[in-house]
Amino acid sequence: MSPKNNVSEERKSQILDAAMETFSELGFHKARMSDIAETSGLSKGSLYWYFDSKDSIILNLLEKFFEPELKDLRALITDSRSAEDRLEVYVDRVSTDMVMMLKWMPLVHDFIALAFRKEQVRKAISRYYKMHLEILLSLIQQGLDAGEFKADNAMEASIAIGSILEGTVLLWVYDPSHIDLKYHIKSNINLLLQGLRTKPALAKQTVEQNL
Amino acid sequence: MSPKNNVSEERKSQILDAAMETFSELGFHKARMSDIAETSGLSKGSLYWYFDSKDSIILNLLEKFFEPELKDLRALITDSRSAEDRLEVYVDRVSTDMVMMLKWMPLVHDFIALAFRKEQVRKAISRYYKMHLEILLSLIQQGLDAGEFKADNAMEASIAIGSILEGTVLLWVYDPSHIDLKYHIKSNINLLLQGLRTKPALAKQTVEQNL
DNA sequence: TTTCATTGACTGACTGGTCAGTATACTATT
DNA sequence: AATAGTATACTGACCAGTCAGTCAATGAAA
Repeated sequence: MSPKNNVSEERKSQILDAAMETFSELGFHKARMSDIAETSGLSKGSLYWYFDSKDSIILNLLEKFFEPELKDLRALITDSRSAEDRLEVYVDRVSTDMVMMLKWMPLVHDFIALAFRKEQVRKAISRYYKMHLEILLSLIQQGLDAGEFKADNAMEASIAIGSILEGTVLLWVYDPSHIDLKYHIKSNINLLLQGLRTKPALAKQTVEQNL
Repeated sequence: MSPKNNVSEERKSQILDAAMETFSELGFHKARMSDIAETSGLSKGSLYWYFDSKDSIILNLLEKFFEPELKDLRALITDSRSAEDRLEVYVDRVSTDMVMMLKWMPLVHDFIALAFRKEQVRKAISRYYKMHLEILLSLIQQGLDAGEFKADNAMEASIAIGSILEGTVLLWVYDPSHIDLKYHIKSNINLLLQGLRTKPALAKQTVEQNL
């Protein structure tokens, strides 16, 4: 019923795809609008037909990156398997996703650097991280309730797993040739899970309640 | 013996300090040479008397950040206390350093983002990371030899600890109000150490040798 | 008066964004 | 079926602002 074959959505994603490629290669600053135009197969003017500004393209990309549904992952919360099995599935899926995203890591870290200076960017990343943490927390809590895990504090255990996932990627950035992302995430998490299966030792030095 | 009261070194660090401040606040691109000049109390021309270019200032800052001696930390390798005690000292010192560096995190992440596009930057960060990993590896290996730790593989345990240290900082970036860096590094590491004190469980699914 | 140190006005390359103009598809009128 | 009208889609030359880097002039020390 649309007046004409609506090409608008197609063009927008055509431009965003080109922007993703160009920004990832050159960074937000070095990448010129004309570079994006060339990569997209359109003209510079067309970019401005569909987007207000370079910033607007960056912000649209931000959403594309940090606003996925996570529906599949969230389904794990009500899955009937043991918490440990589900945690394993979670970690597997997330690390698989990360491996697929490796190509875009330069772009991801441009966003992280931007997060310090643009509240909007920090918010988007933060929201994404919190969704993950929420899922993790559910799984851990269920494991605690079922007696599978023995941590003192589900939130802290979730943060530990989140830290490992994020940190392993950073180590890969520092030294890609020595870190195999999927392998090391698995081994890192296994080491942590060993701790979670054990009774918590008394901390040598109690640390005051936080948060 | 220098021609005149040598003000050169003082000026250089004066400029680098101003650059650190300015870059951290505005980012490498938005920060103009005139901003750095103003912050340093010198003129733009003076910046060029002591440094060739903006890039040169950035590269000099890179060294300042990622080429500290680590002598104190390295001394832990030959310290006489138990490996676990020394590991605790290591983690304490590193997390204290990180807390002091919190102010410069925007700059650090600008460098990380740059690392993808400037080999020189990646090398510097990578070198720094490897020095840390080397110290960690020694401590863990000594702990394994002494029977304090029970991991399968010292390198993997070191990587796990490195991941936690880096990852916790990232979670702080994402959500500063919910992460207390020192506290959560401690709790994350404690969780991992619990695992290291335990006999490694057989992995459900063996993962082929890597590295 | 020679050398070191400093200044800030100036230059020119660069690029985000604009806009006058063109093309294409569809509709309305004759 | 021919013509005019209209909205959408697209182009690239151009403009205006920005900023890294330069340099002629100047001060200060020896």
